[in-house]
Amino acid sequence: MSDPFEITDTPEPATTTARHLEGLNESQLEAVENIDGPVLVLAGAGTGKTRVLTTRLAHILMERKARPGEMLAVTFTNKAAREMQERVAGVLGTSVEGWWVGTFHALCARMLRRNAELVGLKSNFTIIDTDDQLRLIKQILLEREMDVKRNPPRTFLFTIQGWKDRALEPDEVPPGEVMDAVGGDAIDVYKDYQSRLRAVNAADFGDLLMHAVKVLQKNPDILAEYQNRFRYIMVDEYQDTNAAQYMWLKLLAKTHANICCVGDDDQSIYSWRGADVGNILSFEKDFSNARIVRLERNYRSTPHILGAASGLISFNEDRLGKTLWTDVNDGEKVRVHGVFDSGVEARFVGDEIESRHRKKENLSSMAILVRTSAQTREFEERLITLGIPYQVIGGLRFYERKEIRDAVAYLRIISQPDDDLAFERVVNFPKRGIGDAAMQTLHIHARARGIPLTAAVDELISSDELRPTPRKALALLMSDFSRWRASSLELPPAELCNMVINESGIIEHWKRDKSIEAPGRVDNLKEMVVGLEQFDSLQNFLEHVSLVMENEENKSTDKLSIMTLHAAKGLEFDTVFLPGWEEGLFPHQRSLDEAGTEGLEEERRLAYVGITRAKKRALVTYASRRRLFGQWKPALPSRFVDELPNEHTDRGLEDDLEEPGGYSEFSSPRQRARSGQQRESISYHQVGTDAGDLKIGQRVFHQKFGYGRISELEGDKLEIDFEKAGPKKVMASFVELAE
DNA sequence: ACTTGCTTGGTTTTT
DNA sequence: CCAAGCAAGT
Repeated sequence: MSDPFEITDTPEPATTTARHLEGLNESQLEAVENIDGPVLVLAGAGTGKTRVLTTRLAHILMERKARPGEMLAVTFTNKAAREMQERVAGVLGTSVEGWWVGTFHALCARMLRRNAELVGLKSNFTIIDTDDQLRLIKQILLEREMDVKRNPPRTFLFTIQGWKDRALEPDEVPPGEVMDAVGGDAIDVYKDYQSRLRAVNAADFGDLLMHAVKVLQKNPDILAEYQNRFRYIMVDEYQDTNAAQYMWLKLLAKTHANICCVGDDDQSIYSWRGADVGNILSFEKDFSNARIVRLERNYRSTPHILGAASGLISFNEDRLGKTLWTDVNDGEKVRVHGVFDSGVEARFVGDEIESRHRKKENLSSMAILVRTSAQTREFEERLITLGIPYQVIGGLRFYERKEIRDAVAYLRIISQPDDDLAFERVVNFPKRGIGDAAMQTLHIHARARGIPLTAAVDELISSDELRPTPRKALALLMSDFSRWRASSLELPPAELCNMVINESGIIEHWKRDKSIEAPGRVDNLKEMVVGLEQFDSLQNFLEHVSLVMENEENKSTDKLSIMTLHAAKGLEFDTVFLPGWEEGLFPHQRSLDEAGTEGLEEERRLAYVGITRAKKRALVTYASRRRLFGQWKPALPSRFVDELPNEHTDRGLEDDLEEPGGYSEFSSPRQRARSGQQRESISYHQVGTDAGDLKIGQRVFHQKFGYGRISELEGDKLEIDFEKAGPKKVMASFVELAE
């Protein structure tokens, strides 16, 4: 990573004057050209927000108002950051390496590494994730002999996170809040938590922001340096910023006040995570005579989609108000369709997708957007049966997988021996006979001496406080670590990692494991080694893993996407399916219970985000009963269904929702006409299977997974290689013979 | 030290 | 209904 204070030369201006401004509409131009003074851009969905931001950045450079190192462009997600980097690089034809373009967290981390000692950390501090956070808090609760049952670590984490989102250190928490939080215990846990983090030289995500703010607040010289440096500041997805991020921005923008924030209050859907839409309103107060620019011309959707979305969102009281328009004509109305239950819904949507696909519409241009991730399952099962390739976006990310986290933990200790959390994770993985008893001894010693666990091991290894088995195992492990640490200075990170996963026994462990997912885990580890090749230092890789790493989906094959509405923000599809529009599910009951009208309005914004993802068509469905925790519950259509304006919706004929039993998918003539394929599967599952007929190689049919052959047979448990769904373990009673 | 059966509770999720 | 996390068994 190049030195952040190194200022790259300004690229030459484009030969044609203002070529980068071509094709911008009037409001976009206003947002791009007014670079001096505070600007708030209210950018509706699909109005070219990213284009404005990147063009503005390019414009500042071309006008020679600032050099690259004097600009700060902040986004919320890595995806947005990457997009901005790529597009700026594209417009200017230069690399943006080393520029201050990135996520809040990445940029704060970058600042913090330069001044870590000011907040009690070393510059090579580890960035920990939620998993580590929870384990740390749990340890603290146990140490304090608190009831982990009554008040789970999550509760404390949530409270602490809330304070960090507002950049409140333990001694800054307002007295009024101290007692409220878990009976006054939270503040003590917070104190312990912060000192434990410092002891293991680690920061959590909230710390990156909070510490960065504190460094600026408490060190006028550093603050002045940054304030002078950043002549122009740009912020994306401004509606999602939390208090700490806003403080950081305000501090940095103080001197030049050339700050441009782009956001859409109607798309604020992360308040439950500390985001504060109020920051949009505060902007005008904190930056006097701020220019407000509205981007309302939509380039994405048809008038009916915009009309439906606008009508819906107009039910929100608390908004700044924008009216999206387009000069595109016609298009399809938003379809609204009621079905009997979630199973029928899945079939209905599945059939729709299949028929669109048959008409040559790419699967990748369609998406199913659900409110809760639990809803994805029924659709997955249906798509597997239909043989439609799909991907669920936002499941486990690569680095969240167990095997990857284990390997990364090894690398963390190599890079930073004080990292107790990583040490605990790997000390007995793979199994080497170090159990609770040994760890207890280590903890006691480490705490008494105020040293990290690895240091405690060093001290105890020659004493007789440890039993022989763990003592030998620890000695071996420690010698491994010092050997790897020595290698880390010479070998490239990829080779080091390869060495570690082999010599530690991780690879062997998974090779020996007979479970279905084990081979995949070995593959993932190998993939990780390959991925490591692009890093020149272990440090850089670890930073990447904690801050930037995302799942790279193979885009090569044409796949349908299933994801939550939250995950869909910022994306667009020709066809969008919006299932589960029922009271209680969407709007979600919990939002209503916990946040009342505000909760409802946020849910409505979520619905707005959902509809505005569609370029050409949207299909809303609701079911009259849905399974909740295993039980069928009756459901009413969501109020959002009623709020969609009639002139933009096509409500079709409602199916006979009252019909009992599982056959209602054939209840309407429309459906009956197109159902050909399912009639078969209905007759199939009426047939019982005689266990005597089951043998290896037998071809069978399964309701969820389709056809496959039995590869293993154990009592009434079968392992079946499904043609579409791959190998799965299923009960014999769920399959029918097929031939 | 590791494996088995039971209780419990179960939005949204990025960094 | 189903997965995860914990207490008691070998």
